[in-house]
Amino acid sequence: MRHALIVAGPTCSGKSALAMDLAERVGGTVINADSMQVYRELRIVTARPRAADEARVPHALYGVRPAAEPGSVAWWRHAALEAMDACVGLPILCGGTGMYFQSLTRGIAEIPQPLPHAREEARALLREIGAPALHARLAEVDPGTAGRLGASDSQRVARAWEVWRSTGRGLADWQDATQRPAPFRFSAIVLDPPRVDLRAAIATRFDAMITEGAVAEVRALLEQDLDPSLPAMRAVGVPELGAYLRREISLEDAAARASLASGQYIKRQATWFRNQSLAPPSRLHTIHARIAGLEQFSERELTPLLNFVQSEG
RNA sequence: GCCCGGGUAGCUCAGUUGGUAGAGCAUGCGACUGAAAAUCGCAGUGUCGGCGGUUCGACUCCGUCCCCGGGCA
Repeated sequence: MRHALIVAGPTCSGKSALAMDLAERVGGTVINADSMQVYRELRIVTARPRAADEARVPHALYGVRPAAEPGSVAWWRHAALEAMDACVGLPILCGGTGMYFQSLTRGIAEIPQPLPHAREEARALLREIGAPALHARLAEVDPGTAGRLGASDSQRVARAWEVWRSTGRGLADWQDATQRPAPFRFSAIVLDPPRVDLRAAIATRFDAMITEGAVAEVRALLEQDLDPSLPAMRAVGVPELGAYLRREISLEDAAARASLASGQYIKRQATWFRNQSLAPPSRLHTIHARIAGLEQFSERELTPLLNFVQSEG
């Protein structure tokens, strides 16, 4: 079985730099495991690797989807497996989306695509009657799934409804079917830096994004006049800079709000990676610091790290 | 200097005829199976500006001082 490396961590922890340096050092391809860096229109605001980075080391799955066409875990898993099979050298999955990694390491239920009208119905019902009422309706037809969901958990309730309406079978039922992990042996490096450090770095980086042209990037996206509920439209920075462009708030306020939103997001990421294991304990390496690149490691630290990456446990 | 208004949780504020306080946001912890940078659950916090007084009992009433707004001089 082939070996694959996961480099996971919260936003701004330095995982991209680490993954790139490792790929260069041991010979590998960096494969995106971030739900927002897949969108073509969002490069600056998602801190996606730039052209020079992609020229230095092979990258995959970055900026491959238009904002108008939302991705999903299932789509990503499929694309990631293809990239892992095709790539030269060690596949290095780098990102911050816990559920994406999980779809590889534990598998995912094989559920048919929801019918478009079922999805629309679910989301319309959410708007019209609200999550608790929709949850109550779900409980009548699919008590198994309803029992697992909080009545206020709007997104999951809507998902359960669309699956029920599309397939006539409950989501819980589908999920209970056997699921297969991806046919790889995974090792994982998890970055878990102190939260205060991350928050400071996030604020600094947002200012840098502005300097680099984030406002123009968001303006171009908004000019497409897309549905604001699309994932790309909700990436941190887009609603905030959108409000700035509409002259509702100042640029400083936009920066403050975006940094706050990122600060809340890194907490959820850290919770995921701390509690949902990506690899067996012997194949898991946690670093409690932000990473700028391999050059920051001393020889004493680097050797075991490279051994860890190159051994297949 | 005088007249108003205000000082209560990290922030914005609520606090009912006096019975030692509470919402939202923030924060912390957690969940997470096809929108996941999403969605949701749980939790804590206070010398109620200081000092004195009245009272069995004061965030609440009285006096005084301090600080912040606004107005008049």
